[in-house]
Amino acid sequence: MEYAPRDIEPKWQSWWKANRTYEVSNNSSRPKYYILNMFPYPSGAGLHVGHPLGYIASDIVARYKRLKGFNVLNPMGYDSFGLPAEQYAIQTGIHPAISTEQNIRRYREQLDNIGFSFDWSREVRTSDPAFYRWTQWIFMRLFEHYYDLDAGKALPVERLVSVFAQKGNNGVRAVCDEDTPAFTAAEWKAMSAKEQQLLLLKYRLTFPEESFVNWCPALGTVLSNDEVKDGVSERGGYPVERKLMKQWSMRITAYADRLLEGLNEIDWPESIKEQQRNWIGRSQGASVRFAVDGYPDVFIEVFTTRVDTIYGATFMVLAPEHELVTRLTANAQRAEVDAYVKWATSRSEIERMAEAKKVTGANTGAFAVNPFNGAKIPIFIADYVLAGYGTGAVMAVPSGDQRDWNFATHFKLPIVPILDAQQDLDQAADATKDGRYINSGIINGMTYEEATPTLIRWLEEKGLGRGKVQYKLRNAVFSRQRYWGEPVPAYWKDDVPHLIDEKDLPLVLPEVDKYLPTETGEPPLARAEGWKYTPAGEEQSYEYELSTMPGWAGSSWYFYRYMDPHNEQAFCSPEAAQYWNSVDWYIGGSEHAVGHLLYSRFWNHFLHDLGLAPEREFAKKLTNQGMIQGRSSIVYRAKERFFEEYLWIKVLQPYFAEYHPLAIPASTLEESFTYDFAFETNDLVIEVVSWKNTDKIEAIRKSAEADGKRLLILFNEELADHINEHHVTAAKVRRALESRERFFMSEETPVSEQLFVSHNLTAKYSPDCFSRLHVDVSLVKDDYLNLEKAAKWPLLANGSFKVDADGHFTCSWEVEKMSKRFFNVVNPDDMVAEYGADCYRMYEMFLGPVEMSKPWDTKGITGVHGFLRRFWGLFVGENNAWLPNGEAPAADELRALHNCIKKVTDDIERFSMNTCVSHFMILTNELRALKCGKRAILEPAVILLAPFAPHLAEELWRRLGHETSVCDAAWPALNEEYLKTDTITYPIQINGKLRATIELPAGISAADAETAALALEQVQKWMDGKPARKVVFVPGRMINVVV
RNA sequence: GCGGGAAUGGCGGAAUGGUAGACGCGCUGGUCUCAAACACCAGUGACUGCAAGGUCAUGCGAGUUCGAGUCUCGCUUCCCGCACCA
Repeated sequence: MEYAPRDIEPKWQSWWKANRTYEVSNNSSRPKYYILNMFPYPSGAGLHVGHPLGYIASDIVARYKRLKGFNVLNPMGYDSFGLPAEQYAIQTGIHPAISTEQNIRRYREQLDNIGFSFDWSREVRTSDPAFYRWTQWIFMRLFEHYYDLDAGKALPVERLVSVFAQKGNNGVRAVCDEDTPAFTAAEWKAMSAKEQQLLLLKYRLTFPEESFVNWCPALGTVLSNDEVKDGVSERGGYPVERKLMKQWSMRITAYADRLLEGLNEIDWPESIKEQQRNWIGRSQGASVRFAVDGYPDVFIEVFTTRVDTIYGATFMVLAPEHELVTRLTANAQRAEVDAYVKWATSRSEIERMAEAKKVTGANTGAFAVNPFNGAKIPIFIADYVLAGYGTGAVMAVPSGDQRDWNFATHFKLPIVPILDAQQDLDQAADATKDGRYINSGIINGMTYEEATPTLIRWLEEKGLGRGKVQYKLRNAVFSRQRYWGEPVPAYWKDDVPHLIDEKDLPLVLPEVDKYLPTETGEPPLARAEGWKYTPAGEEQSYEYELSTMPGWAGSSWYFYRYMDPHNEQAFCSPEAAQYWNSVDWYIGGSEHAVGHLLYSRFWNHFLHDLGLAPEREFAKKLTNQGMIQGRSSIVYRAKERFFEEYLWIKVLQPYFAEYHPLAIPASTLEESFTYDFAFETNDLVIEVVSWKNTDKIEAIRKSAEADGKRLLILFNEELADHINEHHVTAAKVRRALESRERFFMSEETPVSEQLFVSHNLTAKYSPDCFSRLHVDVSLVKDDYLNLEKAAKWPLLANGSFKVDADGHFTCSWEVEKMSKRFFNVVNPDDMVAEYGADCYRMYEMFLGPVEMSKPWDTKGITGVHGFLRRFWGLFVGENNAWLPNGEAPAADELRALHNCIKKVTDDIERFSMNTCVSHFMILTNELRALKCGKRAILEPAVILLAPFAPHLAEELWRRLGHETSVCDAAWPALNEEYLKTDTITYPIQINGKLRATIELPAGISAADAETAALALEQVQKWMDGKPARKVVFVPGRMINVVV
């Protein structure tokens, strides 16, 4: 019987389901292993072949670990809150819960097709109230905690309240807002309850604050920076503006140092760690207060990472938005400064980026005083200084900073060297820290290492500055003015936010009539009628917080819910959390490098502080799967310019016979690379010209008139339009020939059919001749367009096709993101239907390393399919004969098997699935060559293959007579003894170049190997009579003779 | 500008300092077939040679080493992320 995946696969899929093969228990004597994929957002487009790449690789690891004796948690769920469902709801009125449910059902069908070992009894959905009650619960805990710097962890706000009552906030080392005032216990007690609450908000780990956000009026919502691309919303491309709104914020900055340190203890890709480090952006430096000449009460604080360069500061630059700009500007400079501020603030981010190299700025006319030497330095404003980073003011050191150097050069400001190692300061800044200081007062002659602490000590003694750590990391805005997200479990009473009672969780998303913001700009939840909270013991009801949580809320902790998915008492029981501990291996795309992966770490650190998460870091190991890109097919549509060839043959050639041309194009038309050409008879000139070439037309007209000839101008754009109706053109040419006048073919341009040209024919024409059109990849096979199918495809339907000499129509191709709009989406269902799930799984692995991005290309799939058939053929012969027999295996058969065991085991551990597939191919080829039908070899081979091709393995395993699933077999043990051979073929190098090989006994000594090697005639020849200076013998590897 | 990664036949890729190109695709030849497809067998980096063989080959240039695709330094190109971060 032939290998028939279509029969085998559905059979075992339903068996696994019926027998709950993939359900996993929290009680097991086996060691645990938790492997996790980033859960998908269930989009309406369904899965494409790129999505399952990581799922397949991790499924292989999960199945392998299970065979190795682990209790494996391999769950899957859905990140099911999100903007697309909401947008769809706005368009259609369909509740997002309904469309999301449909999308999930489709995802599930597609996933089930592929034969994953997910434990679906643990499925989670972030939009399920039973799930998001715990997202809300964690939010409440964040609200109730602050970050205590002495304890180095989050502590309850109640503790803070009692400390304040005892001694005020003096001496309290806690992370809080920059503008938190100092107060005594007495002052605290004198505050009203509301004042106290407002003050505590400055400490809470989540809190509402007025902040600038990316407000998108068209979507009626706030977007994250990630969601804004080039000044417009990523989705929909609507304009985005900066707007001050009251937003919930997460005090992630409290954890900046811990998030940085934690990176050292996890096995994550260096690129991700580096991105997180950059995102957190810790820089150590100093803050320095500069006095302002003539303003005794004004100080400008700057942050610098190079305080050692302070004697080289020859000017100061403020951000245009800096609060002191108006006050400090001298009257003489007022007009210039105002103009610059106005100009700078009106510029968009894009413009600022595009003109990054251009130096702009304005002089305020004021002077700052360098605290070290009293030097008066001019104060400028410039938009290269950002208001949002540091203090919005910098001391400019042109000798050490290139941007300052550019500015100084442009405005002719002095450039003072400060280190003797600085070079070529007339060419560029030199940021070196080498050498010794010059022109630098108290640090003259010192090195960098000595100078910095000296300066900071001086500043701290004088109270003019201090050592300071600055982060790029901002607190994370947590509110979204959207419907389809978790409601925030808080209500507003007297302008102060309060948490709802825990027993009222989950706070369920209310029904609304429309999913849009209200006319007054309030979030969609404002539409919910009677949606108010009545606290226990109160008569009055209060308005809930109307914004919802962002997409990353649910995904920041979901990995705990899989551990204990049905628990109604806790987000995860302590026992379950203790047992599963943390994710052993996390797999997903690198696009989440600083979003999801940073927020999850933050929440996990917080949950760890509360004793709810066993580990500080939630995922020990992370691997990024590459993106599978689409391979788009493209056809060329003739446009604007015309084929001379076509014009010649179909239209003009017939007239040449009658009109005896005097001049024809210099080159033969087929070879022509130009588009304008002409021919001339006794009394007629025909010119074919480009559309806009008016100068040329005028010149032709004049010369034709001078010669007394009639002129026919043909615009090749119009000819292109007439390409399939050449009789129209021909009629015009005839009319022109019969007429006595100049003739422009310009009136009536009927919309015509289009001409598509085989890619192979396009090479000799300029790309301008064509527009490129994406066509559906399902119409194309091996780059040949299926013309029958194409004729039915809307965008090609009325076209005519110019094919190659062999009758094929070739398409060109391009690697692009897999996307509906490129018509390059390949659906896994189609692959599974054609080749089977096992083949699809293995082929996707065989494409290349999982981590690498690569275009989807099915060219090689027949190789994998052939392999599976041959593997099957080792077991099932002609007429369904069962081949495995009980004979004892021979040494070479055992060697082949154990070689495969060794390599596959190693390669799964290092996630090298593509080489695993080739090891299986090698084993199969070897066993076929040996005509091996021995059960002792074939049965372990089935187990090895089971993680990759579970259906095929299950079928063969049962045919071998087993009652239980191959999933519960034991991974074959490697016996190194079988790998040993009696002799080894050694390569012999002379001076590192391969010159000969020699067969030597396996256990040979270095001396014997050397003797044997030197005795070889080939070796002697290459040594050319010279003595061997040295012989390197690497046992089992090679021999190198150095002469 | 900063950070990360990559570069190997016609193609995807293999090689964790030790015979570069495993495995697969494609291609060429052969067997089978009336024929095609499938299947099977053999060959397949380039140059050179009747052959044995030789020479050259892992983006470019140096270096370390008995030995470098692999390590180090310097370049080039491409991809990803961040981007005027003081």
